[in-house]
Amino acid sequence: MNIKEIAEIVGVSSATVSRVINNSGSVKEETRQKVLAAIEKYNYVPSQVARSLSTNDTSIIGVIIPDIENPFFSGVIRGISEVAEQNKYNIMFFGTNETPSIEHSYLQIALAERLKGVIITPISENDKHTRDMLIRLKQAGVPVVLVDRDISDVEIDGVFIDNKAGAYQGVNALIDEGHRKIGIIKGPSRSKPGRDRFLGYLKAMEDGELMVRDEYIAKGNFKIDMAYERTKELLSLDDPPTAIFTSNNFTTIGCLKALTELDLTIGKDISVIGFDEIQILKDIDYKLSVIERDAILQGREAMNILLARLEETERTDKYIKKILPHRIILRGSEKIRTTNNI
Amino acid sequence: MNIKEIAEIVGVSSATVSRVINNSGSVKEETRQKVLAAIEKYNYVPSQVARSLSTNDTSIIGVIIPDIENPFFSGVIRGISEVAEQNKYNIMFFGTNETPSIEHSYLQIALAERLKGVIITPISENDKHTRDMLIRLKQAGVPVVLVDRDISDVEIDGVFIDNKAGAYQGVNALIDEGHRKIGIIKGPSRSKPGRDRFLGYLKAMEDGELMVRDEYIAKGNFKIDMAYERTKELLSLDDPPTAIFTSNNFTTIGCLKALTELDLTIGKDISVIGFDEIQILKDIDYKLSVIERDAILQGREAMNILLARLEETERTDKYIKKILPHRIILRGSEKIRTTNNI
DNA sequence: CTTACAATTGTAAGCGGTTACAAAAGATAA
DNA sequence: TTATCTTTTGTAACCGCTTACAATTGTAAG
Repeated sequence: MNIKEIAEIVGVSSATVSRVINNSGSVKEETRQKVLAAIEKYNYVPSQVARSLSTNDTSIIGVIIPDIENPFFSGVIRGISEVAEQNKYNIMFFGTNETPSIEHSYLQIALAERLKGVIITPISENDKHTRDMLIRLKQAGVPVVLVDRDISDVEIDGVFIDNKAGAYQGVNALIDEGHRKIGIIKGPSRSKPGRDRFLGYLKAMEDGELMVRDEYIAKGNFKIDMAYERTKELLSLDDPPTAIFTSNNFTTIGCLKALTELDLTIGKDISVIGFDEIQILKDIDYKLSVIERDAILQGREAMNILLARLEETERTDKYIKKILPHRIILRGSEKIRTTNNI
Repeated sequence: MNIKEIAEIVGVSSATVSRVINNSGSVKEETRQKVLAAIEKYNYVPSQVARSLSTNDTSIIGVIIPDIENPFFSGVIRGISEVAEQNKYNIMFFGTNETPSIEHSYLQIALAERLKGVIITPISENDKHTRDMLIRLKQAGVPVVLVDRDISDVEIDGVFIDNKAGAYQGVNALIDEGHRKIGIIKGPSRSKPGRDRFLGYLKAMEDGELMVRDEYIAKGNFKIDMAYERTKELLSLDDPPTAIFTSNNFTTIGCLKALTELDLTIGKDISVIGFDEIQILKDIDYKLSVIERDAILQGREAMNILLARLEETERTDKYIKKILPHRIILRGSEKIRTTNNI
């Protein structure tokens, strides 16, 4: 069933049917009713794809995210989708699984699908291909908003937090507790948050006049398994750290898993502060200190920026890097009670 | 930049350009190269929307899910998106947030967007509007696959688990530990899993020759807050239950939150078995007994069924209700050590 | 050098809508 | 009644691609 068939049935032209569908132009009330009746009767649903082609406009925005299983990102998507729903936009979802080639092909698809806008957490800060594609999108008039991970050398809107400051506060809290041997499970250094959080660690160490020891710096990839292994390695050092800073929620979980296995209690045998709140642990009063931020808000804000871009008539050159708040929540895991280790 | 412009630049017809893009028909190698060069040079990306209109075919499948923040559903989406990616399908994501009217409008959009298929976890088992829309989709040749929640009176493929059996096992494990006063935080009864899990509870109680007490049956909605409140209510009864069965992951969390607040330890002061594994608790060796199932697998299987439907030439009438395995994992929280209560 | 057939390319009609413009029909005022 | 303005409706081009069919060119055999 298409518009022409409906038109024929009612005995009008397709232009008239189009008018009643879109509430545009003027249509006699009687005609309108007849058309609506036919649409209803035949369950006619206008093709959005034909419409898109004709108007050269879609209502679909692309959301490109590394890992939907990470609660932070599902929160972001939740925020995006709330605002999108309220504004009649639909979401095309892409999960890159931290794989650059997949990210690239999704960006290509965004171009091909003529998406209205793109919200992306890019895998890497310096991926040339990704950067080029994002520029092409912008040039094609498709606004792009970064979430959580910034990209260098390019003028793109985004919403982030101050990762360096957050990590600094976390590590600093450990130092305040008297720790001098502080390890870190890093995130991937190709990502801005991974690097910035590490920089925050370094800065805090420096300000605390503590030596940064290479063997205390564990390379991670924001994944549970890797953090688990690295933690075990850190603790099997001859002179292991007394405190560990973990770079994101999954890293924290992997770390806690290892500690649990080694029968070490946080806040007692060893100290831990992690980036990202872990909701369930809070609910069961598991005393983990964290750097917390609002994922849903971050998603909402990203979508709001996108909406603003879509509404602006003339392209403003000023681009927005919005920094959302974070806060440190100390629950005791930054402390330590063993006397022989510190 | 469109196909005609490329054609002009190269000095061929748009048909020829189309042929090289699609690797269809035959094109002289020399021509092909010239066309490819122009495409490359001008960064031409064929419009997927024009293509869709022309071929009357898209590669977009709709995924309609209640709550992306629930790890079970993000797992499902992960599974779907993996298989989709491998098969060159894209995902249009819709989060209903358990709101029927939103679900309805999303189904309408699925129709309008001419989606290739739909995977949905419907909010309710008996929503007439939703059922009608799903039937319309099927009639329009759009395969539909249900995930996790079945719908009554309609022949639609789906992948589920045996909720009743799962709940039965859980409650039964509690009974085996000697519990006679077992409460349940129900899920929403409009949903099949909510009802089935409750039925499993009833059956286990019946088989255990235990009295089902109304005040032990707490209505829930699969949300944390509600479960939290209900748990507190259960425990403030004059004769509170000694064990609680919780109907899904969020329900379990809400329950644990209340227990924590009341300073009750599971496996000691009170017993709990919950539906759904909670990964992080497992990692930190928090002894929670659960009914576990594989969310990613469920997503993969749903997408596989959809793919099969899309590939079948003639419409088979046999529809598939796939039941995936679940298993009970006892970690001690089904036990109780207080002597005065049981 | 034809002829016959295969390979290559072009023409033009869709796909299902929207919309500028023109035409027709009504309404109002003189 | 006529002229004028408004409202309603229709015509047809267009959005950017695909594809059936026709036309052209190339090639090998006769």
